[in-house]
Amino acid sequence: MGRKGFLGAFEELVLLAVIRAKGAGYGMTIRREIEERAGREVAIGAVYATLDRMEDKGWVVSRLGDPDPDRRGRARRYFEIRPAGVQALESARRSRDGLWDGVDLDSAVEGGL
Amino acid sequence: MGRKGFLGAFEELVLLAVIRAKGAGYGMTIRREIEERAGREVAIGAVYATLDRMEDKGWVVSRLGDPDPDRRGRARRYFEIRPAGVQALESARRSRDGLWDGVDLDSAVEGGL
DNA sequence: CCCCGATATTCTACATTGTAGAATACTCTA
DNA sequence: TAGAGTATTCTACAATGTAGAATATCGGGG
Repeated sequence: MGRKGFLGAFEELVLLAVIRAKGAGYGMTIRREIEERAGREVAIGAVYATLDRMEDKGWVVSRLGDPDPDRRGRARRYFEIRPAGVQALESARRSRDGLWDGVDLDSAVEGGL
Repeated sequence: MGRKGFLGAFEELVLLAVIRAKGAGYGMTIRREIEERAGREVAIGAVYATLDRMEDKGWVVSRLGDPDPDRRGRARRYFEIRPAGVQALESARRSRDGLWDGVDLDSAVEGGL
């Protein structure tokens, strides 16, 4: 999407899930949070791809967690929001709100109720 | 994006501009509405491409206006929202709201104020 | 009648974002 | 050292977003 770097719809969901987790979120939990709150299934690959791209843009940062002795499996990569990510969210929301303002979906289709 | 057909960020803006115009909106005015309300520049090609794709999906319909004697130039193509378009908007908003719920951007970056 | 300015849409090409699932990595336990 | 469990990375492709040039129409003036 060109050079402007606007926030995409799915990027917004991922970013919000990262914020909600307050720094304790990693791929799997971020996916779960989106599935529960947005009520839709999410491919894990989609989450990581989006996270990687947003890290490239400076919207989030990740740090590798140290291996937890009490837990099996590969180390987690935790994600945290950055100021630029917050700005992207604010900007996207503002733009959208300007168009939603005053819109009533119930009467949107040919003046229908 | 895939087979699920979720609403994209720009699609949402265009759809809202179509609703706002109440059937009297066409390419140029839809573009202007987005620019004014969202506060960002929009390429006219982006508007038509999005409109065409949404018509394919059944979210909007277009009709060709009859040539107005008082006006120069090519005939306008007017756009109107359809029920499926309203549903797409509702669904996108619901999913997003579920993740926005309770989020405070001011304290999003490492507990900062 | 033809050209020009004014309007508006269509076309073409490409960049970015979204999706999906298989492949791979790491850790602990037996 | 094989297996189960947990998590990330990789690969490929589809859909959306962007940009601007090209084209179509109509009315007025010469």
